[in-house]
Amino acid sequence: MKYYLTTPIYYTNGTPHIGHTYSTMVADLIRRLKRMQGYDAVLTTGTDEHGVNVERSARKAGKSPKEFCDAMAVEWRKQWDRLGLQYDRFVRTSDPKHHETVRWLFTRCLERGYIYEGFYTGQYCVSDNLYVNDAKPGDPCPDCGRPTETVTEPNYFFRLSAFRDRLLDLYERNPLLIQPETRRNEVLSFVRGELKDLSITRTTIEWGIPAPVEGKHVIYVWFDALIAYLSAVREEGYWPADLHLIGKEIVRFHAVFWPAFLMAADLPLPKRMFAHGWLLFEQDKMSKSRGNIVRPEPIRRTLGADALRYFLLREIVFGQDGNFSYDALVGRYNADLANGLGNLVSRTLSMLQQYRGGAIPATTGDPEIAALATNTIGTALGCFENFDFSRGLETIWGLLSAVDRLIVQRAPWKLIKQADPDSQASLDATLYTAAETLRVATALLAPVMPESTEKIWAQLGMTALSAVRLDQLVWGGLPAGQKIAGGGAVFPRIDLKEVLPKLQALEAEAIAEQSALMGQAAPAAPAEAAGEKITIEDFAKVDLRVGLVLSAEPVKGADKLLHLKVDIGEAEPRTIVAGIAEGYTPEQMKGRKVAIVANLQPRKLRGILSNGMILAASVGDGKPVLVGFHEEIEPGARIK
RNA sequence: GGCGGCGUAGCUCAGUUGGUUAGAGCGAGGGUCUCAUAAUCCCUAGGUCCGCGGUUCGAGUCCGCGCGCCGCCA
Repeated sequence: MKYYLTTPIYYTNGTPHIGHTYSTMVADLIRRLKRMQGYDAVLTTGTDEHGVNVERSARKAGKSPKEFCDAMAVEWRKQWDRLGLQYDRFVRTSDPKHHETVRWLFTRCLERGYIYEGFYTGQYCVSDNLYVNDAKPGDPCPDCGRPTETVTEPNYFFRLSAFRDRLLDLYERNPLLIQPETRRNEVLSFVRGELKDLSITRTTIEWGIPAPVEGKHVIYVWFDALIAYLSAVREEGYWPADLHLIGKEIVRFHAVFWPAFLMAADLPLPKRMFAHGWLLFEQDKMSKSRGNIVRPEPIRRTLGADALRYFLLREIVFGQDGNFSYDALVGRYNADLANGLGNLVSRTLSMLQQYRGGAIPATTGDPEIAALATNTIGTALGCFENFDFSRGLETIWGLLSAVDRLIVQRAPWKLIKQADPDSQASLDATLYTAAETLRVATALLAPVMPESTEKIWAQLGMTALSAVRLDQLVWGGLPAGQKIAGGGAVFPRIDLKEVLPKLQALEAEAIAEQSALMGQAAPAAPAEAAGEKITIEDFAKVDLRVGLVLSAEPVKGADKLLHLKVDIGEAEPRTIVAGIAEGYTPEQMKGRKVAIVANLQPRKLRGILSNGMILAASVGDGKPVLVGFHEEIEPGARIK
């Protein structure tokens, strides 16, 4: 039985961060799971390389788009390999084979009357590769806020409007096609409205797939990219996909456009797609501008890839947004992996070694735990099948903790001192129960934590974990007399205070690497690196001044920003855009004395050049509290 | 503005078709054992289940209104 699944085809405008890693880790997990259930599971990932953004980034890096993408593709593969993420096909949208498939599919749609020629004039967001409906010239993109560009060009259009009923019918017949439910509802309400035809070619770009028509038409990046799922396996019989794993921001492309393209070409449709949520960093959206993008490599090098996998799957309900923080990551690690699973392994192996010479006793184990384990196998696999990973893991930990309880109850360290046969039998049963539970749990966890489970498996004296068939996993498989191998702690406890500086140093390294690849200067390391001391000279570089707010007004389209004019004793008042609107109204700001960083590099915010920064404390809920003065003070006075 | 979702212990969340004293994990406090990674195990949470009104013998669980968050669309 084949099982074909895909990750998104990642846009190569940067290197992988933890969000991309999340998608790919889950895909890797499902691939491993399906293989351990006897499926011929094939995973496609890859890079989406066309479009204006890549063209621009390449130029900035002083490379041709092709050279730039070659380097990027190498980088993406390298990162996945380092993280132990396995895939079967890595498709690049610049591959000739992919080009051929796209042109073939385009032609099929054209011949069947679903692509036609027309003219398009509208607002286009270069950054998102999206047309903005009903926008006027100069309007900002509703997604990213950057200004849209007016485009008029001859285009080929895809007749999306013709598929409304067929799509609704498709959703109706396949309730599990789009998951989770909330995404499905969004899609339904979108399609129930009016579907407009899609412009699917450009004449203004160079870097893309030439459309198989007269003239200089290049195929629109989304039409191109989706087809990568097909072109990766076209001749091999794996299509249609059993599962597209995607992020919630690309649901529409996958749930509406993609099936329509395939129907237009009369090709089989994907069976299921699951949209996961976003990872927030300590409640905030991760973004380049906030500088809070978390990268996987520092985590891998400190806690290991498995710790990250476990955390993401256990802590976050798959499909919902989730919070990422180092605190939570280390907390989970210590509580569940070190104190939980890891400790149970050590105490079990140690007792087997000391009390039974390292051999598995010949017995059957505790019937209650055996029943619970049998139950757990079914429940956990059922949860995994429904992508309910957090609950599946919770169930497995329920079993582990039952064994911890059993051990305390039976107290093997007391039984060993009793010579009577009952005590000895009880000791055997307890040790067997613990070891057999570990065998079962380790097998179930193998897809989730491939590296660590391999170690535990070996410590239990077994081999070939990945060959275990989970669909045949039953209690009692541990052979009597098997010699355990033992070994060191699989999940040593971690002290957040020790690890955090390491993580931050590695973060800085990762950012520098990414910048080098992108051909950009590395951003200055943030001065706030925890606990790091600065010299008085460092501090003297900051020109802090007293400022008097002359005027304040809201910034259109930004609910956190205020546009201020501030007198700091210079000839002209400074223009400063400050993110304090959640804590202060414009009225409250007028006439107020504030502390200003006067020599900060000017920066454009929402189209306004901000020349300086206002100091404010930021507390848990994010509302700013301004630094102020209790005594009279003249604007322009230096603060030091 | 339209549609949809959410608001439960300090934190993250469960709460089935409305039914006895509203639950779990983590954190915190106390205790215990010693096989184990200062781990395990046991005890401890008195929470207006966002607010108000309604249906009902009975509502966190259904209905209406309001407040606050969020998503999709316009």
